[in-house]
Amino acid sequence: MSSAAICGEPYLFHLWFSNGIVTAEVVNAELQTTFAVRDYDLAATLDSGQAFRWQLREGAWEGVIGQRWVRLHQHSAIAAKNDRGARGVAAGGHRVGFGTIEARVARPVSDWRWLETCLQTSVSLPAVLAAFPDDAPMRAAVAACHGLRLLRQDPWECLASFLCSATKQIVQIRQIIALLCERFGEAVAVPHGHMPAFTFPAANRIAALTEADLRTCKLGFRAPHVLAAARQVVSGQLNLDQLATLSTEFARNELVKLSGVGPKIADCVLLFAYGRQDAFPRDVWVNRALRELYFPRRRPTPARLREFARTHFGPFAGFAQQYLFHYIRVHLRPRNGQDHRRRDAIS
DNA sequence: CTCCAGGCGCCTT
DNA sequence: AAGGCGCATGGA
Repeated sequence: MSSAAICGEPYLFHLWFSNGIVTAEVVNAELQTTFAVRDYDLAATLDSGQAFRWQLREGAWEGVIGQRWVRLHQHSAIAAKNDRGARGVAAGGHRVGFGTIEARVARPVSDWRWLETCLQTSVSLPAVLAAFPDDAPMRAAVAACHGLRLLRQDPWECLASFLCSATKQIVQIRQIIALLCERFGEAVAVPHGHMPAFTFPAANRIAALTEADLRTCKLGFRAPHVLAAARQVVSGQLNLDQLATLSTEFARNELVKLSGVGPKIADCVLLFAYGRQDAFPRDVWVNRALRELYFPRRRPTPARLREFARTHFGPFAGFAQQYLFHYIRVHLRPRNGQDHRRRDAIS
């Protein structure tokens, strides 16, 4: 039996050749779909250090989710008019609150929930922002990064990725993960003529490698951590599915048992993969944001800073953390001369 | 050359 | 509890 597919709009026709009989069925599978979104800044979201595999190419964001290659393109009414890309800013400086995200894949799909889940397009941002503390730093961060969202990522990919993140710049993390995928992931279907794309290597694939294999991907001292985590997942000693059933505190306790996973990486996984929005990863940037924005020239003790982070930001603390991270990293503190992204606050 | 990068683990006060 | 240091690697 063989099959051929002819893509039309909006339906896909599958032709089946079997025992000399040709049958055709119309299935509701498509190569593309459109999400209507409000308060969604796709570029900021995909480029805010929570995921490391999205690449901007010819105005669209390309990535791999699970086994699927995806290209995303955001349209907003204002952006189309003044060519400011997906991050439209209306006259007067207010970001447009609506628009669409067009998604294209390489093989037809009939169910787009996987993408809706990843992008969290059903989340109402105003409800989240309304729960943020009403103070000057949060207002500034929200004004500067309006539309920034949290993604929902695969737990294994998220855990392995952040195990690679220790003492690395984001560009370096991206490079390490790209190497891991090229060398040890599986090729996925891409549009004709497109450069190849790969899955993130599954835990059982990594578990079968050696530390030296991983070091060829420039993991350095992180290699044994990634290897050990993969082997614990394969052995069942770490059950990533079961973590979803635990309280945030218990799940965190399980994660920090892993070599190379401390409170920061554990909270990244809890926030970005398990949707625990009370998790509040504190890295050097967020600590800097907390000190400079909330304790200017006051030098809080680490215990005080920890207590503040734990109590100040409310039920969506993790969301607030992402705003602070993106705000101080992109809008307040360019780190080197080639990064001229500093701009005045949106007035 | 130096210093630092979405940390962690282990050591010492 | 708080601070120091090594760990690979690459870029400024």
